Amino acid sequence: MKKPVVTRFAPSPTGFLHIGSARTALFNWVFARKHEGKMLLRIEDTDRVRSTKEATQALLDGLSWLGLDWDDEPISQFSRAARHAEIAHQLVAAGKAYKCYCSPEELTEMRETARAEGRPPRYDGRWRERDAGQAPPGVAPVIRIKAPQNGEIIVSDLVQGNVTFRAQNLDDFILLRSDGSPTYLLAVVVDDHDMDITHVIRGDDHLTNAARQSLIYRAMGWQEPQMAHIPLIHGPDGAKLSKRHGALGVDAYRKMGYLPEALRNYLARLGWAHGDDEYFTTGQMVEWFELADVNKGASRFDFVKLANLNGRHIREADPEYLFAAMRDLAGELEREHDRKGLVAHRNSVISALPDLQPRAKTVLELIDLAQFIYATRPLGMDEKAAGQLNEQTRSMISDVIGSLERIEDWNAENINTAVREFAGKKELKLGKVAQPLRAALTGKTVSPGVFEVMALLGKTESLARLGDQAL
RNA sequence: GCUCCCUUCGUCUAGCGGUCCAGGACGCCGCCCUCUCACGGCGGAAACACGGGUUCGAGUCCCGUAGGGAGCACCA
Repeated sequence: MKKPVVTRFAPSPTGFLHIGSARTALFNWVFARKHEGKMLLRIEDTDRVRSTKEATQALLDGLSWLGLDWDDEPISQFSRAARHAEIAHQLVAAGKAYKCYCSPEELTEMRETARAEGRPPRYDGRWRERDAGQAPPGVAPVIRIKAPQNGEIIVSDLVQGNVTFRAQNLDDFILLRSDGSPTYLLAVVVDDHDMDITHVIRGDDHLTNAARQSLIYRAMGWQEPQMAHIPLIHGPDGAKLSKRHGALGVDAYRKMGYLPEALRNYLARLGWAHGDDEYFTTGQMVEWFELADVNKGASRFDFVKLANLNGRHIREADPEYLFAAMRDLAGELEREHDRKGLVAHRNSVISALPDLQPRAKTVLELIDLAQFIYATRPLGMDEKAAGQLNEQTRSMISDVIGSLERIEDWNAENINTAVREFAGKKELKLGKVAQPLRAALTGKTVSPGVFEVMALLGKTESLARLGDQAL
């Protein structure tokens, strides 16, 4: 019987869920779901200064919004410090690790001479075989692993393939600091082991750590989990993702009006492909996902493509769902006028949405497009709309009102017929009539079809808005 | 500097030795639809980093060069 898959997402609480971490979380989640396993959450909160309760909560909120749920209770790495230390001491007792009494000054000196001689800066193992009896008085030691001095360490990685490191390039790194706290390398291994993690899926910035961590597994005689180091995301200029390009928290994407399903879709497409499929649901993603199909190279973050994908998800989305997203976003952005307008005209907005959806790439744009519905008379005109209205078009509007008033069954089709008849009689192209009407009805030059707009607004409101601009 | 990884249109990618004068998507350009803007449809420009091998045959395998990235802490 195969062991059930257990993955983990192990972020440090920096105050928000970074977009790159979000993708790592997504891959862990998809993989676990695909194999009907678990995704555990471990908060790497050993840095006590940064690890506030709020920062952790922000992380959980980000995951929840993205729709990535986790199994069991999140584990605090810090809370396991005693267990980490226990393992370090066990390793010393077993002769697989040792105490080192070097002072920070000695280490700095070691690094500097190594660098000067063109060697990699690494610890020279001077306490490796020395007796503890020679320890200088009053110095608290660190515990270092006794790393093999020759041979190869092969990290067999589901994404990167077999990556070989020469043992001589790895030094006796520290497991336990002189204050008794564990280093990251130790903590991760012990936690992953204790949590029964079967697959470690993380950013490839950890690839060299994998070799070091492998040493700890060996020393303990523990079975190593499967490794999968996924490539990082770069900014549009190919450099590391920075604040300037897209290294934002997922909350920032929410505020820009992206849908979580679109973000999942886009993030998955960055470095992973299933043939030529570009647009897919999360269910398909779970069905199709294979670590073997993850690319090795980093990819650049492209907002334009994200927007395109978001537009497609908006087009396919259910109006009720989108309405909720619009209302919530208006609330979050403290756009009270929009929030109230949306809520007050809920039904009109929902029935207008099928006309709005193909025109929007973000939820923000959806809100802007819906504004004409709850705009109050007399409507404000944007610059271009104002340009549509002059003496001539205003008097035309009053003529149109006459034709429209006679419509008994107020629907788009009848309005269409009436306006076309009017244009025909006046020998005007439809556009010459429709554009000024649009301006008067919506205050903008861009909107769904004017007939649909009038049908949506109702006869009374439509005629009143037209009347406001008529001469 | 050292270690490791990467390199197909501007970008994301398909390609797993012949079916590739390299396919899709975004973006861009043109046309169509059309009351505006979108959506949609049709068409177009646009790439195997370079140099050596291996092979009957290389985008696909190997080596080198160049370029890019990541990692080298008593950080995580």
